[in-house]
Amino acid sequence: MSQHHDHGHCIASAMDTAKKLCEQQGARLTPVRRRVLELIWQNHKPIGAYELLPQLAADGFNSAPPTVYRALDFLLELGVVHRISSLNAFIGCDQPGLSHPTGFFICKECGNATELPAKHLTKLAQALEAELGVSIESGSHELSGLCSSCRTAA
Amino acid sequence: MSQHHDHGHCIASAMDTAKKLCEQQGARLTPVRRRVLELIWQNHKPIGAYELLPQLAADGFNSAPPTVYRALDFLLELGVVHRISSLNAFIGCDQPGLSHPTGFFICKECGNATELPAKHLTKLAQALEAELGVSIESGSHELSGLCSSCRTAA
DNA sequence: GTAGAATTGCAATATTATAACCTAAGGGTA
DNA sequence: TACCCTTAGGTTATAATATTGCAATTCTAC
Repeated sequence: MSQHHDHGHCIASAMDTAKKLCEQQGARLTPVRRRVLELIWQNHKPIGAYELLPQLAADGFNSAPPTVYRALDFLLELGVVHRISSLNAFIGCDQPGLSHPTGFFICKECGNATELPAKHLTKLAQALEAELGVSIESGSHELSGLCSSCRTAA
Repeated sequence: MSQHHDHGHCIASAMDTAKKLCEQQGARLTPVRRRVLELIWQNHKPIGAYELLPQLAADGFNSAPPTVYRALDFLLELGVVHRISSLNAFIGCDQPGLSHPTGFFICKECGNATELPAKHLTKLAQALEAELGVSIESGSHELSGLCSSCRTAA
């Protein structure tokens, strides 16, 4: 994503997708779940569970670890959020609802994360399955370096 | 790696490489660092830092978290160990000394981890750099599924 | 042998995540 | 409406993973 985009659109789109997925699956997008998803989408940087707690508290929500972890688990399950395990952090998913291999590029300068195009990840998985004789069921790819903006700035 | 290989060779080879790298770099493979590396190589499964502590204690080493984390940091820096962040665990590196992108396939059945061939990872990185306009400096790829042995067993 | 750097010992604490148990809220059905 | 059942949330405690800070020791180069 670029530095200067209509981020309101990102949030609205994410909330809309989550709502639709919930309707399809008979799941409930409760206030605390909705708010956690909004907070995760406040920018394109991964955010830690414990960073969400005070923000939830400020909104009058209960703010104990299980509350935020339960909301995160729900959103992960729904596929609208991913976990970046190298950072112990969470980020909104660009293309939720599609079952696809996931990965992110995280700029070490600005901290923004970009979801990796699924087609490359799928291709890698196929090549590895052929070469190693394994069957891949899930995976996470976490890359870091400089994004194009930070590269030109440097 | 196969189920029945000469694992003594894996260990010996890993220790030998670590020793050589240390000599090259003027670093010291102290007893606790050596022992941690041996313990990591006791099999091909990722192992947690806190699992190493009692084993170090049994050998008469100091056994407090900083001891093992310092040894792990040293070995990570040296490139002979990798961290599997999705498991909060550590594993020995097959091809240490070469600076290359790293990734592992971990069998969800037997727990064994196989290092992914660098060439595929390099190719992916190049494709992503071209497509996203980023420069990738490091990355980790953590895949899971069934290894070939467990697939045929099932 | 001494100074400076690297390593280790040790105690405390930070950070991330989960368990267990109970209460409340939604949703269907007689 | 009254009832039942399932899901969600509140609360407390604790588990699991990792780091900080400082003192003591060991190593190495001079």
